[in-house]
Amino acid sequence: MAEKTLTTEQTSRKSQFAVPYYEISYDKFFQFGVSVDCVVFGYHENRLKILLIKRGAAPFKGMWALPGDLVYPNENIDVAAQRILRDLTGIEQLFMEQTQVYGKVDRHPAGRVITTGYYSLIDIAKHDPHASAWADGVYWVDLEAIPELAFDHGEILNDALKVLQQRVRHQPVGFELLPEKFALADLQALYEALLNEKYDKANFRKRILSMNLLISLKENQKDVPHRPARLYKFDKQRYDELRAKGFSFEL
Amino acid sequence: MAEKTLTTEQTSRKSQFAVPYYEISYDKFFQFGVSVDCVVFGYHENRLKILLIKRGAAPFKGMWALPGDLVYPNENIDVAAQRILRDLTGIEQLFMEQTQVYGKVDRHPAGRVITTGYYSLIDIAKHDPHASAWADGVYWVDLEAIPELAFDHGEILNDALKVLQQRVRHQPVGFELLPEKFALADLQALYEALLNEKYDKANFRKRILSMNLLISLKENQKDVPHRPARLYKFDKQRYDELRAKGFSFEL
DNA sequence: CCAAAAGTGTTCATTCTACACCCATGG
DNA sequence: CCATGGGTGTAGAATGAACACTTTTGG
Repeated sequence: MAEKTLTTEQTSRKSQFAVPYYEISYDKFFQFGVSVDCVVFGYHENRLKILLIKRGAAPFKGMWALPGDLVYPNENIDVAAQRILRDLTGIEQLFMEQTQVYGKVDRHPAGRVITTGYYSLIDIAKHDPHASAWADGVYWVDLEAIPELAFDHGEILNDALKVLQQRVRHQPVGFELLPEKFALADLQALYEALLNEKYDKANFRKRILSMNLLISLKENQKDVPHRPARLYKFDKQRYDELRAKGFSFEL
Repeated sequence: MAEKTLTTEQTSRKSQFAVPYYEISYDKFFQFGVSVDCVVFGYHENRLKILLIKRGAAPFKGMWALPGDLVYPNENIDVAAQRILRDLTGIEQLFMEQTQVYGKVDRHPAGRVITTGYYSLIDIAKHDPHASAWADGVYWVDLEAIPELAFDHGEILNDALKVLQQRVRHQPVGFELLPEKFALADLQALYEALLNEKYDKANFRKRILSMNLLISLKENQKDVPHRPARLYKFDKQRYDELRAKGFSFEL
């Protein structure tokens, strides 16, 4: 097995940037396609939703899938991830985080493509997704009603959901899903939807408020048929300060 | 920008598995090299150590680096990760987990190579690493004394350390670093080394033992110049049972 | 004045923290 | 019998769960 002597950092003589370090041909190593697939979570009326596309091209034409695209050889992969979501949602700076890499040989029926899963959280009310060149259509699909997905996208989605549930317990990511100004009951409902649990109202507010991560606005809900709730916003600055001191958000 | 119409799942006509779905050439997308880099943590005499190699080939010849290798076009990436560590340590089934993908365009001086970071935990006493075709040498390096590393390996290492610290709080991964039989004081020292903290002996044992994840062996330490400690082992079976019921390990 | 949800206070149980103390072994 | 670390008990503080209660709005 002569190839065993290759190390990560040796290279192809043919790649775009190639430098011929050795006389052996490394071309065969440089045949991978790289893609990004995005799991975009949105939240609306107490339901967690996912952004799915209807595929407009083979393979799996007509099937539901996650929005994703091949990465250009001269494009950073996190830039590619941002590009995909910008095309779909029009948002420029989006919270996006990797979940993991999917690198099985046979995951793509038409070639060796490894993909990186990203997840993202957005406030549905703020952004109206529009099908671009991408696909026949883009839709918010309720988490409870996810259809069968193309490729290994079902697995990617499940993994992203697990990561989200994990993260939301230990980091204040949940605020990304809410409008900037929200009531404590909204926040509670969001957590209950994300984690499939029920919390006591009084205890929930005490926990959250005791962290001092919310700024109480001098503004209330409007047009509700009951006592209007006080609105809050997330104090990102304070969170960054606290975290620098070793504070860790829990539940 | 005609390329905008490509989707993730369209493909190269030239790749090994190619099927010509379109008349456009996608070859340029299939030029990536894919590699795996491993951050192997070991623990010995209260010190956390990392397995590093001394590079035997350009680029960065003679420099310290993480063990890593290119993935074969017909090889799953997690298999590649296992292969690399098997070559270095001789261990077959190793606990390995992804940290993240590094996909910057210029991260590799000689071509477009995206790499996946993996981290792994092993009991140093159990395995003696040997330099294979890999490198001029393989060494355990104290975490406090990590030299400058080739490529972006410094970043990969730092990220892996953060992931480890995160994981060790919420999942019982720490046991992988200890011998099968260990004393509670060993476990405490491990956690203190991993997290840079100090715990009260009495409270630490109460917390750990109350989880019922340790099996108390009928065996004590030998040849210590003080009262010998009771030895324990991790009850993986019980942990799996508990986790299935929604139990979550904390600290 | 009623419904509905916002918002608060109190009690009791549980868990956490600090610290003092006893125990077993080798030298 | 002493030094060394193993191992345990307890009191008080802090936190968390349950639940009843008051408040404010629209209709």
